[in-house]
Amino acid sequence: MIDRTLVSALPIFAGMEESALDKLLSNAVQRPVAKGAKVFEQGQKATSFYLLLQGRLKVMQVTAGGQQLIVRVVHPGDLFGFALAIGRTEYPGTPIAVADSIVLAWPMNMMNSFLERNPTLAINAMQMIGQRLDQAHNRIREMSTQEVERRIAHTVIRLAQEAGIHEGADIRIDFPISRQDIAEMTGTTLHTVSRILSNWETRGLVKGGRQLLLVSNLTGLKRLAEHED
Amino acid sequence: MIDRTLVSALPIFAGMEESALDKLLSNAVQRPVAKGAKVFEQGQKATSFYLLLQGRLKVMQVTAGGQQLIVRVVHPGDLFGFALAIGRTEYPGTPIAVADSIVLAWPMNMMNSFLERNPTLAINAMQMIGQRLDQAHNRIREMSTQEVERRIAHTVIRLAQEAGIHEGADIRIDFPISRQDIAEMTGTTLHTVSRILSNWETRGLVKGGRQLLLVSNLTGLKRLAEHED
DNA sequence: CGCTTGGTTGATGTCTGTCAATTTTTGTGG
DNA sequence: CCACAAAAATTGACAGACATCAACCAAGCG
Repeated sequence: MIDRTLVSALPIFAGMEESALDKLLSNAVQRPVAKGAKVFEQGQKATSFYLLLQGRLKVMQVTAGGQQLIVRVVHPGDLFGFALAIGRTEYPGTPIAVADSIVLAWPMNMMNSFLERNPTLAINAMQMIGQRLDQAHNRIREMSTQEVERRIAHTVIRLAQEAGIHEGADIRIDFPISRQDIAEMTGTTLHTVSRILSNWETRGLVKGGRQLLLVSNLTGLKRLAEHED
Repeated sequence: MIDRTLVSALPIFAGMEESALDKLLSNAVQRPVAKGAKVFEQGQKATSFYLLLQGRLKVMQVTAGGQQLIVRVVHPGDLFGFALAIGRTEYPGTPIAVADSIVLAWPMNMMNSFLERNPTLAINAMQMIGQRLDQAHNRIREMSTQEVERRIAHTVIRLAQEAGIHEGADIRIDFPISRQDIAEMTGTTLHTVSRILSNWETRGLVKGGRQLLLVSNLTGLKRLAEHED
């Protein structure tokens, strides 16, 4: 049995009664996922849905043409793999642990019955998905109106806010992330990402390294991202 | 009072009891929207949410830099303007009627109470938003991996499926749509759209015109959209 | 200490956005 | 009902941002 206090503060469970939350947790299974391992694979029948307790995941998709892209990064406290909630029976992507992680899993068929019995949970879930929709629209807007450099700037800022820890004067992205990863998040190539990050480094905006990214000048980066030059 | 039979078949109300649906409808206000008129404007406080009964809307967004894009096309039976469901207090976009339309409006504050009392409705709403999320992800994938011609092909195919009516051997997009509109849906310029559609016309795939689009060869278009050349 | 993975950087080509000019269609007011 | 203006579409010329191709370097790791 998972301790309620571990999860009761999460937005998705906000406003739920303790007994209901306990009931929910009693049906969850805890599972460690080693760095580099997949939680499930794109195209598999969706049998469970998940909550990330600890660690970090990236959700990948491969297109029919074999190209890869990163749909999103899953942070602790995020739900993922709730295919049925969006009317699908198969998982649309593959979550891969980029750091040693722990996930909570529920059988998918529990979802509907639980949502029906807990309207608060249903509303929370709807809002969470809604926020994701909003983020997706932002990304679409960025991709259709902004050139690569600003898209990368936005992505790096987002990462700094969602997964940044202060390290001296810098903000460090708290998981291993490659140029290729950033390219797959912004819809460009690792070459272009590398060039732009190198340029930023000479300008003192960021510090780079192997699977490493530090933001040195967040406001400068924001100016670059927002400003209509 | 709006007649229940007009809306009871809509997916969003699937599984709802008649009495609950009647109660819901008794709080709705019907409102005609003339072609070219806006239902509400981006940035306004979200006071109502809507259902499109008849006609067609395009939802526009303007970026900080003044660029426009079309977030989506609203077809009869679709909900729109449910900002609160996604945790916002202002409308994120502006719906404009591209044909004379009729909408149903509810006060936004009714939403939560109604969802709490109708778990089925909450689940339906969640799934609907989820499907939209899925569509948004598809669009992101297209934008990051495909060149303009294939993106336009996908968009035209989608329009033909969602708003196409057969007209002889052709499929006609059933509302006035300009090259500019298509450009704003695909993240390109009207010039590029014009060039590509002209080319398609010489190849017998589509027929064009002023605010007009007919698909002559859907399978050919699909081959163009799917095929890895 | 070689191999593998990730990163950098240069050269080149091309897609597609920008600028510009022209035509076609539609709507409106005299 | 015609003339004129406004809106939509077409097409060409040109440039620039990025992808692609290619070679080389650095850093973990067995």
